[in-house]
Amino acid sequence: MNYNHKLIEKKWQKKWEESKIYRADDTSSKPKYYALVEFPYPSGEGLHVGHIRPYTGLDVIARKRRMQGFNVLYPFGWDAFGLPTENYAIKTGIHPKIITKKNTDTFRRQLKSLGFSFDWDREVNTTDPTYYKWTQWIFLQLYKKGLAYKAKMAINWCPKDKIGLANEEVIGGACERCGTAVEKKEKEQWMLAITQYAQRLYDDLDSVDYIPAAKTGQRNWIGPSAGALVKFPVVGSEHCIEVFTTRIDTIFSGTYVVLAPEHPMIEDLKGSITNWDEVEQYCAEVRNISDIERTSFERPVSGIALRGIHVTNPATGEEMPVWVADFVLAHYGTGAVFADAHDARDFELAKKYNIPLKTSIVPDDKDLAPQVENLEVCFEGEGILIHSQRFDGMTSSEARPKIIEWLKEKGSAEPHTTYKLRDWVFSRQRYWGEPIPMIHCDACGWQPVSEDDLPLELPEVERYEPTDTGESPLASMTDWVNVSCPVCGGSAKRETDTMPNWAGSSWYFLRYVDPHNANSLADKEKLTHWMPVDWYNGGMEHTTLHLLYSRFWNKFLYDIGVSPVSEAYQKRTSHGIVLASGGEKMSKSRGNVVNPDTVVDIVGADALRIYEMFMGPFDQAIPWDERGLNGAHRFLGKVWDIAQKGSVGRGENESITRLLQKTIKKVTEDIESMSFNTAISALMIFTNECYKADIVPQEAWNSFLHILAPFAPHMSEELWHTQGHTTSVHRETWPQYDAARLEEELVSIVIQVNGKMRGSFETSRGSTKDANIETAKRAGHVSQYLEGKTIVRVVYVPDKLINFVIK
RNA sequence: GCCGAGGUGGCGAAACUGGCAGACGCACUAGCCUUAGGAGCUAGCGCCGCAAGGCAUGCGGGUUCAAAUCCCGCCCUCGGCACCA
Repeated sequence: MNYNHKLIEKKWQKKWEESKIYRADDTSSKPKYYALVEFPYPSGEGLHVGHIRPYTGLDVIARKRRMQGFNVLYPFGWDAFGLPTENYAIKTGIHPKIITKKNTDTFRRQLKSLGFSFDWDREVNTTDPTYYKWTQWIFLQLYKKGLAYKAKMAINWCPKDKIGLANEEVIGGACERCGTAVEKKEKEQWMLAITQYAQRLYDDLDSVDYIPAAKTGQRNWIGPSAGALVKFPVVGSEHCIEVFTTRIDTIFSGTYVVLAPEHPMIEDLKGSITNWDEVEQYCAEVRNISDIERTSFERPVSGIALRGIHVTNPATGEEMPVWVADFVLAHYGTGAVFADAHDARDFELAKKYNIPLKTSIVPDDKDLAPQVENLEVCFEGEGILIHSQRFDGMTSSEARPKIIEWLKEKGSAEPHTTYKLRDWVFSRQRYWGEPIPMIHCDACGWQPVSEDDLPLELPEVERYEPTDTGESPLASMTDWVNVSCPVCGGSAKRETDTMPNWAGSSWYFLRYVDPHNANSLADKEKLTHWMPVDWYNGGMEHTTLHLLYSRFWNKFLYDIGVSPVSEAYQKRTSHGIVLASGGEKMSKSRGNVVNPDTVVDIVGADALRIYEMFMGPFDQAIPWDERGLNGAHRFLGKVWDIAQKGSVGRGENESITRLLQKTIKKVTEDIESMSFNTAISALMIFTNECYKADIVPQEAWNSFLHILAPFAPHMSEELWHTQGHTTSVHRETWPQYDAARLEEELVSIVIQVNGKMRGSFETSRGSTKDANIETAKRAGHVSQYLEGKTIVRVVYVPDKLINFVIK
């Protein structure tokens, strides 16, 4: 093989770039196709071989679509705000802008050396003020529609470093930097009311084509549960404790109410609580435990009574005590539950503290029912109602709507759906993010920055650390912070928190459509032309947050007439990550990251692309194997050698032509299901046959170069031109296969005896059953197995299999 | 803990609606060849066995003429869990 990948790959990359053959055309009359990969965070380590897998996968699809006659948009950009750059800036004092520029330059150079068919004219960068102008603009629209609001939320706080920490920076409950135990600190934060879109985000999943894991991921994350809100009046007070329940059928056994330690009612009732000191201490202790720990079943339940407080059960009219317990979460439902013998934790808590219990549901199981009634076991399932007045004898599901209706008439309950999904905490006390364009005036409250003043640019600061008070470094920029109120003109202050990294990535797919537009986020006509994204591929780790956030923003933009579609992504797939050779994660700290530059240098971009696609199923995590690259390299070498041998174009070859049909079919279909590994396997089989053959028909070879082109764009382009062509192979039409030529005339029939394979024979397709059974009985060793036995039954599958069942 | 994905040779894997387990590739072995190269060619390659044959798809049951594939129970690995991106 004398294929000089260095020379040839560079040559074509230059030609493709000059002729802009991968440019997406906004005005084309061809059908459009929008293929999207998740834009990367340009980390300081540069591109690694794991990035390349998804980009190559969708590059193959984008290239195939172009050959199938589509006008393809396959863009790229940078999600460049974020913690690592900021932390690096804190350490070195170098401005994040400079670090980002350096990192994106490296990434871009590396990506270009791999021959991806991105339209580089549409590159976007979330940290570019001309980009984040629109991120801020979207925030203002959300604010105007009442979907952005301030609320007190707990942040992780390191009391020694005096800074707020991301969850990632908290290792085992301690600060990553200094090891000090992390505390929770209440802070006013901007929130986005994604829960208002919960039902639509849930329902509209029916209209899109996502891999099942992504759909269930989203559904579970949104987590709707239908139930009722029930009011429990506090005895001797105006207050009512509102409880959310999905099990209203158990209301008659409710014997106490449990509040989350954060529940505001506790403070409201302070005056009537006789054991306040104990209560306060318990609540304080719980606040520093994570939700996961609090709700863990392995953890013993704990709680404390609010002495002096009673509420009335609206169904029974009985008075009930009120407790506080850590397993009740403030942000789920109403932060309060009514407790009974039909919930394991309620049951456990009651047993532990001798709170009275009652049953109202018995299982349809004669042995179990008495144990449940005697409170020996906790029964959480559905069953038959008892001790429930007029609802006795009904099943749980029958009773639920009837009880809600009955309580509703009394003004004590109403149907309600609640969600696991919580509103989105949108503030970060950090420098390297989009400034939140809001101004606070003591007289007028929060006021939005005028849209004419966008972008509100990040000012230069000297230090990038958050301040001692936990505010972002912007807080020390008094010139920037102190402004006049846009309403009254009085003195006011800017919001100094910035947006989370998720902001910029929640709408970038819209900006690619019209990346240089200075007057709007993107031109409506262009958006209508390109949206929705036809195929979006990304990591499974983004299934819940990024995917949901961006769907939410798009839906909101749809509602205000900006986005033309209510669902951003028509199809969503996922890739598996590339692991290091040992099977562990690739990471800088482990020192096992493979840099694609070395690989491209030694075997070339095409071989790397082929290997990445061949290494295993696209959606599965695969360990990197240096030696596997040799196989890809060798395969391409063989392709090259065939072209040099002189066998191409020397005449006809029926078996090669027939194999080509099979190969085209396999590759065409496998690309669609992202079975790139088996597509390449088919290309290898075809190559091996051509290598052995004395004659490879010209037409077959041309078609082969076409279906190889998406995987190995450089070599196929070079070989295409060696055949005398002057236009790009990537502008050729994707070959069709001839279905009539696929079916082989001869079929191999498998002979089984009692289900075990004992032989086989060849016969013509569609041959008759009786003759085949006779042939099978005599074939090879089969007769031995049948000798002296009785054939009880013969299973016959035409053109495939004969199974003799013997005794 | 909850949710999701997965478990097949020495390794990565393949196997369409249940129908020849291991395609394709890596590694390895033997031989050949050579402008000694991250070369190439030919053959072999699940395990046990000289063979006949037997055993094999995480483990234990089941359904079926036939199970990697369907059903029940269990074990293990990986990903996510809301301020990493």
